[in-house]
Amino acid sequence: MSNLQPVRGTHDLLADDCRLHRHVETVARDTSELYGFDEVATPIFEFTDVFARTLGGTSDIVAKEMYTFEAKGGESITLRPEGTAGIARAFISNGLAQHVPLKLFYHGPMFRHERPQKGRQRQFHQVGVESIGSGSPQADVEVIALGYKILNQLGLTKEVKLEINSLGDSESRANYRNVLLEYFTKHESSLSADSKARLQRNPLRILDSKDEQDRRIVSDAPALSDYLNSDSRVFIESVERGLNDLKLPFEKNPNLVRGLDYYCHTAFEFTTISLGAQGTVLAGGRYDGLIEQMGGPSTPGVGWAAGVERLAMLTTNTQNMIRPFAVVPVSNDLKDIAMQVVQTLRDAAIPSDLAFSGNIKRRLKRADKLNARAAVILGEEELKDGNVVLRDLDSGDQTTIALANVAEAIKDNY
RNA sequence: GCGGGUGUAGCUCAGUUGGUUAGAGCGCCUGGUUGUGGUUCAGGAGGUCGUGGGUUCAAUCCCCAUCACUCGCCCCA
Repeated sequence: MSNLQPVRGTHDLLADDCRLHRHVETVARDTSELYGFDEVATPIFEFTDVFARTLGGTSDIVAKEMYTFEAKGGESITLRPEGTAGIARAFISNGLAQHVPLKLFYHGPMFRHERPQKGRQRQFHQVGVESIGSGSPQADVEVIALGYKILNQLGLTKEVKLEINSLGDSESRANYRNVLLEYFTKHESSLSADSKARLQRNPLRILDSKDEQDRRIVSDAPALSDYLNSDSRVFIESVERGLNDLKLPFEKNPNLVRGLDYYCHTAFEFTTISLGAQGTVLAGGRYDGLIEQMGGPSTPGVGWAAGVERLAMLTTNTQNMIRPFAVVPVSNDLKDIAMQVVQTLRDAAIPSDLAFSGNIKRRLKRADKLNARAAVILGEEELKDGNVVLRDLDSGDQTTIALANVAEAIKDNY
């Protein structure tokens, strides 16, 4: 049981993975700032209502995937399964309607009790952005452009494609839902078992079924685009025009739907074929009704979230590790002065390291393993004259320099 | 939640048609005479063969269960 294994669906991020994750996060954060998005952080858990009321009771997330528990005070608490609901709650709690429009970036762990698979864990990490307070299609375009830029910075432009669709406003969607329900009900007997279940909960979901028989039925189904009212149509057309103006390629996918109830109008997904069934890498859409639904002032919004693990798996250009400088005392008698030398280097902001044991051979070997750029070798003879040896570990060249000038010499030469 | 695959040293894997001290490569540690790395040579540490039950004189190998990973479905980032 507690076999010193990590809990199912959780993982330790060791040095290499951690560096890669940090890289993904850093790129996402820096790029978001470039677009004027400020970083915020909301709690990792919220009252269960925050998620239950907003995500939609029909979504699997609410129905069976939330980590919900009763806190000591008796309140029902849930580990956040996604980021948008918490941000919306914070928007209301802090009276941020005063500061609209707001552009926010966030990152952090999310929790979903799903069956683990590659690219799907129970604790996973997301980066995301929310553009709150603007109902303009330009906000949608900006947010998508930002997503593109981040993927581009990560070197994934060739890896992914963008699909978009319009879910319409609530009126269009309700209309369409009825038509669709009628159509699928006529064909109910031919639908897959999964889709029969979806018929009651969320008929839109049948549109992106992978079942072949379902797909045949879907191909003749009424299209959402034919049921958009004029407002909805104008909106999605402006978004498409905006993307074209920025030369951001996309495909229209009339069957693209979103799992969470709060989405309307624009829905978009960046997907890859390299991750098997978990191909969605960055996805989002517009959620004009969300904040009002939570009890706040009617406020439009649009945003997306991206899976850090999935992005990290696609990102091959490993970050260069910083190359430290190794301080190597020739004998153990010099270990104290060696400690002082590393401290001097660190005071000068030079990344440096000192092995605590071993003869010179061992210590150089260790320096090599650290991928050190050069070694500062401390020997009795040189020290008598106040000198040390600086050895370039790539070329093997050695020079003798004054101990007092080590930091400067390193800064000048490397 | 449903169906399939896998599980032997830190890593990648071999192996035993059930038999008493379980192997390789890489990695790790130590040493090759006292001041020099990434090569080489020698030596060494490390495994309750995922875990728990069962069958058997005997199980890492057979059976059952369980856990984890993995592929597809579902869901979604």
